[in-house]
Amino acid sequence: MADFDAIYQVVSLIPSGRVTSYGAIAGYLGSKGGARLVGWAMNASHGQASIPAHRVVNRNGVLTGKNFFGGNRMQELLEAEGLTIQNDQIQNFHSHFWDPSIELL
DNA sequence: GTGATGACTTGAG
DNA sequence: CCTCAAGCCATCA
Repeated sequence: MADFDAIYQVVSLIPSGRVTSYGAIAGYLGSKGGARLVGWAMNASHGQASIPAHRVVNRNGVLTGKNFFGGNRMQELLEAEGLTIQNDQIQNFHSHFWDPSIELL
């Protein structure tokens, strides 16, 4: 569970209007070779309001877990952050991408 | 302990 | 960017 805590920290450090990918977090932590674990952590943090899981998407910039958020909740949150979502996918995703291993340093 | 599942990633075509 | 296939790790049955 300690791994999940590290993921929670990184996700909670994501600035507003920014998004990151599971692989970026997994790569930053490096300890676990699986981006799936990040997704698992998100699933565990599902009830944590302090965890902006809506800012975490897959490498394609697609809101993979929007279904888990309960409808368009995730998209609405991201749009509220100033992002543009279309077809469950973040537009200009690369510009909004936030890499912990680079931005967090 | 084994097998199956999952909010994923990467490489090749 | 799309599709197919293989890999990785933790959790659950």
